[in-house]
Parts: sequence; C-alpha cells; structure tokens
Amino acid sequence: MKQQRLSDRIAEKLEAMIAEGSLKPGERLPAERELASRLEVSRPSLREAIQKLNSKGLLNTRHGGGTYVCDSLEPSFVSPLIALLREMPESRYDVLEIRHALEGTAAYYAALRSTGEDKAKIRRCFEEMIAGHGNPDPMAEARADAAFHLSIVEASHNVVLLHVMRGLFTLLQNSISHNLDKLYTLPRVFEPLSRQHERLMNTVIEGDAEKARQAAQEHLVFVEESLQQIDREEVHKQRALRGMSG
Amino acid sequence: MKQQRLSDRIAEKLEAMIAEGSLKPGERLPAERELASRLEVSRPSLREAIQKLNSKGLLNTRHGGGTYVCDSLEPSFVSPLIALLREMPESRYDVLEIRHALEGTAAYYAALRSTGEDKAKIRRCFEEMIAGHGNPDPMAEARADAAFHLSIVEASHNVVLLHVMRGLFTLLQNSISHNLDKLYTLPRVFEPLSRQHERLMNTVIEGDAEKARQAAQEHLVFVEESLQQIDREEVHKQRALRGMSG
DNA sequence: AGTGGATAATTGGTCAGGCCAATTATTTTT
DNA sequence: AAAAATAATTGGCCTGACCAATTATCCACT
Repeated sequence: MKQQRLSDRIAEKLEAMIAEGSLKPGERLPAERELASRLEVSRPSLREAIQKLNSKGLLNTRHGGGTYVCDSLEPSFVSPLIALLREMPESRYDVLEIRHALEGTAAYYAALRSTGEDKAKIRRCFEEMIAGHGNPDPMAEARADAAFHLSIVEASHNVVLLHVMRGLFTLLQNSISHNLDKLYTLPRVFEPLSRQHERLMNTVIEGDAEKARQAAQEHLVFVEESLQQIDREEVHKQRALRGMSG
Repeated sequence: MKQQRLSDRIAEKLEAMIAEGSLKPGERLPAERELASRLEVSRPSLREAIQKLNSKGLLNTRHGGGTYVCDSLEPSFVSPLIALLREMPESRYDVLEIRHALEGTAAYYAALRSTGEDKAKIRRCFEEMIAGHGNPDPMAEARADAAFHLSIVEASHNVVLLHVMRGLFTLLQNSISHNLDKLYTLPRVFEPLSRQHERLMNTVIEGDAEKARQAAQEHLVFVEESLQQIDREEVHKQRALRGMSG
C-alpha cells in the first residue's frame, strides 16, 4: 500500500530534513532547478511540495530571492473549519447571532427541566466566574464564562444542543478571540455583564422559563453591542496611530 | 504592495467558496483542466493551490477519481453525535428544538439579506420539492426538504449557521430517519406542510423579516406535533400487533 | 580608489502541451 | 442479467520555455 503522491513524498523528505537538522532554521534551500535535479524529480513536483510546506509555515519563499527554512516552527493543530473561520473575523458576529437564538431556548428549557443537581452546578459555575474576575489571564475568564453558559445548556437536557454549543464556544475561544478579552477587563462592560449573568441564573433556578429566555437574549444583545463598540474604538485607535506615524 | 502568488490567490478563493458554502462538503470539484480554464489560470498553478488545500485537509484527491471537498468539516458539531443518536431516537426532538430556534433567525436574516440570486435559488428548491412529491423513495423528499431549508439558511449569509444547520440535517437524515418518511406520505400532513413552506418562502422573498421568523417557527411547531402524533399512532399499532400475537 | 548606476546572471512564478496511470462509464460478451 | 472487455475521464508527472523579481557583477565617473 505504497500509493502516495510524489509531491507528498518530497514534502515529507524535506520536512524530515528540517526536523532532523540537516536543514537549519533560516538556511537557504538550493535553487528549485538544482534541488529538483538533485532529488531526481521534476520542478513542478518539487514546487508542489514546497508550496505545501510553505502553507504549513515551514518554508518561506521570496520571488527571485530564494526559499528559506522558517526561523520559528510552530505547527498549528486546528480543525479545518476553525482554520477556515479564523480568516474571517466577522464570523464572530455570526456565532453571536446563533448564540442569540440558541441560548434563549437553552435557558427556557433549563428553567423547565433543570434538576436540583443542575441548579447547584449552575450556581457553582457562576461563583467561580465571579471569583476569577481580575485574573491576569483574560482567557481564563472567557473559559469560566463559557463554563457557566454551558452549565445552563446542560440543564436544558438537550444533548444535541449541548454539542452544538460546545462547538460554538470552541470556535469563539480557539479561533476568534480577537478583542474578546476586553469584554472582561473594561469595568463599564463587565459590571452589566455580571448583573445579566446573575439574572439569567436566578430566572433559570426559579423555573421561570419565559423570563429566562428573555434574560438570555438581553444578555446576548448586550454582548453583541459591546463587541461592536469595542471594535469601533479599536479602529479609531489604530487610525490615530497611523496619523502619528505619517 | 499586493504581490501574491497566484496559487495562493486560487487557494484562498476556493477556501472562501467552501467557507461561504458555494462548495458543499462532499461535493466534487470540476476536473483540473476545466477548472483551470474556468479560473483562467494554468493547470500547474491550480494544482499547487489544490495541493495546499489538500494538505490542509479541506480537499481530498484520488488519482483518476477526482477532487472532493472534505465532508467531515464539522466533526465538532456532528460526528460524535451520530453514534449516540442511533441509540436514542427520542433525541430527534432535541434536534427539532434546535431547528425551532435556529430556523426562525435564519428566515429572519434571509428576509433582510437575501440577494436576487438567493431568492431565485430558494424558489428553485421549492419547486423541485413540489415536483418531487409522490416520489417512490421517501428519503428523496427528505433531501429536497432539507435543500429547501438550507437554501434559506444560505440566504441568511451566516456561514457558521450554514455549517451548523448542515450538520443537523445530516444528523436527521443520516441517523434518525425513523418515521421521518411518514411526514411526506400522509396527505393530511403533507398539505399543511406544503402551505407552510410556501408561506415561508414568500415572506423571505418579500423581505418581511418578522413574518418570516414567525412562518419558520409555526412550521417547526407543526412538524414537531405531527411527528409526535405519528409516533403515538405507531405505538398503538405495535401494541395492537402484540395483542394479536399474544 | 571608491561610489553609483546600468547590466547580466540567478532564482522563483507561470504557462503550454504531452504522456502515463488510476478510476469510472460504457459497451460487448457470455 | 451478470461479468468482462473497452473507451472516456481524470489526476500524476514530466519537459521546456518565457516572464518577473532579486541579486551579483561590472564599468564609468568622480
């Protein structure tokens, strides 16, 4: 079972040479024509291999300049979909639109179906989130936030919903974290956020389904608007910086 | 200052088409020669792009067979679930709960954002669905139904939503087809269903967001209730059978 | 002799066309 | 109707060429 593309074998070979050390970081590769003849392959096949390693971040190529081994090699292990959406930052708002729709129903059914155990877990997640505020690592707060919301989704006793929401949170944290940290650091944002979380929790625990749905939706509206405002301010800031340098 | 490799631009373009949904998971790409001429590039350049996406895991290519969009783009949303749901058919209602939440917003944004092209496609899917009614294969109708709903999701221009919904439909068709066929064969069910579909389409095309959301939600309520009733009747039937044999 | 700029050589980028090999569709044969 | 042979399609690989960006070289001029 040795069916393999030639360009793949070449890429593997080069990759091995880099890993093993016979091609050092920063070093320049031989010219394509020469390397091709030395490996006894055609130039197009060599090029396909180089382009693959190029998009992997192992090599970088300058027109007319040559091909070099990248200095810092950090392979990225992310699911293809995540990688796809990383390129389109505006898809963060897409995720929020979906959460807007889903968390409302999650809260609704959580209010109707949650057991005592569920409620205890929700409360625990809430308190951990509060306790963790001011953490030097902003991503830790994002994780606590996600855990809180997921505890409510869990209490809705809809397994499919739980999986979908987990996927969405991974998407948010893992790939589109841009500006997400400011949500937890700016006091004028964090305080209303915290009140909304508390209200959401209480309505769920009290079992008031309609109010729970409403609380979830108002929360998401606020998050969405806050992020948009933060983004706008970021644009202004960068514009100001460009103005100074010019 | 925008010097970029042609193969990179091609790869980006294909990637965008996948993300945006005009290239569906599992779909086959045109042959290299044809695609190259259609993009007005040479075959080697196209190949370099394809190889890159290939090593990224977005495409997969079989010698002599063709190049396909990887169909497991949503492992985070679906794959662990398929096995799970086979065991518990009642979680079909979980999926419906989610659709209830999502399709409303999908219709809402589709009404606001759909282009003329989108609307044409929606109408086409609707007509194919009508034309295919009475098909001996009930799953074909289920697919046409899914295609119709997905065309609306597509028109919402929310790429994440599109991927999530595709995952849900594969889930429905692929693993829990139980009793799903009766939805299309019983006239007392199919006729209202058809009217609801038409109303949904019209509200979207007219651009009335709120009415579109409402139409989608009413449709899902009806589907949910119909399935529940069918299930109940099924239980009675089986009970009667057991009674006869005992 | 040193410096600046034109020139040549190197090197990656792209293309055209051809042949081979694996797969898929079609036809023929049994 | 099923199986085998054949044709058409499609990806894999190669040669050779030309263009464009970069780098090295060389020559004129100060």
